Amino acid sequence: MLEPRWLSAEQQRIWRAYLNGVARINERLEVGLRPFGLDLGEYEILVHLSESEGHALRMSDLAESVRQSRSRLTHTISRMEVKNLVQRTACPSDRRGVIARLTDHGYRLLVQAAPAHVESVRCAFVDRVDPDDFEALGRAMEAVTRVTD
Amino acid sequence: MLEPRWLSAEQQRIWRAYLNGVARINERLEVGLRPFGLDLGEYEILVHLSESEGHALRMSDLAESVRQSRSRLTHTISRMEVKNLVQRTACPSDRRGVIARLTDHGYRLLVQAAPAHVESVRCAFVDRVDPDDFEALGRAMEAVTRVTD
DNA sequence: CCAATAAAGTTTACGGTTCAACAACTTTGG
DNA sequence: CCAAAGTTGTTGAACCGTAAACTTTATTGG
Repeated sequence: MLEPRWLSAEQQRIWRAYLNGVARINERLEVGLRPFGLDLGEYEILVHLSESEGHALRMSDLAESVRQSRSRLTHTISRMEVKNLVQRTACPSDRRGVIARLTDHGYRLLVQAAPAHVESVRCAFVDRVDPDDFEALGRAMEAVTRVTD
Repeated sequence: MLEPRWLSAEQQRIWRAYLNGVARINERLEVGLRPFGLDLGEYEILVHLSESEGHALRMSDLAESVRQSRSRLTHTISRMEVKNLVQRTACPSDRRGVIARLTDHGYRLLVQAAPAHVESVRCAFVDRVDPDDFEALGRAMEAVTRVTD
């Protein structure tokens, strides 16, 4: 068994600041979306659909782009279908596939919620942080996401 | 209604990198703790108890330090009590209070899990990021957490 | 001193997420 | 061409978190 490589005091401080910060940001964004009857997961689904051709995506592509499991997406989309935000269609090219499409109502809700949400993002995060630090954070997170598995 | 202050393309890129990065980090940490039968929430409870006098804390203090609602903490601690990681005692100075204390078994599990967890934190996050960017990220997250409500 | 208010913790019900199993279809390679 | 393996999406059950109501005890201010 190798000797554990502990974090330095400084690294630990930053790690804990990260945990606290992420929690705070999330909390504020959820609160900001509540008046629209949405949570962050649903909001992201609306965004990714709205940015796709025909406001539609295959379930598995959508699942990947919003980082939800296929199962979770199935449940979430079912609920959103009940709320008439989204509609399911068979995929023409692959008979296993299902396509989720934004309804007009879903699109209008997104258009309505987006300004408030962006304001939340600014006010909880972007506007609080020094621009240089914000850019560094971006580089850091890109490094985290970069595939090196 | 004020004109919405949209994010610049650059800000949006960073914001999305942040969302992806946080998700990845979380995922990897959860996977790393699974072999010990713990999730991140339980792990943090163990850590905060282990750093307190007598390996014990009042429920409400613990709730605040791990950023869980009192209700959630009640549920989590109940489960951990069943697993014999933690024990509940009445608070001597305030009869409303309840004190959660680490059991020997809970402490030993933490000691056992900690090296693997720290390794996860390094390998999912710290070691992937340029040290200057990591420090900047710390400043950013401290700014996010700073009370300015 | 006491009534009103606040704080601590739990409980319950509900809703969302996870996990494993499954059905339907597609791809692969022998 | 076809059997085996892989993908896609769903299902149902178990599990976990949330929110509101509630109990018990402290605190406050009139």
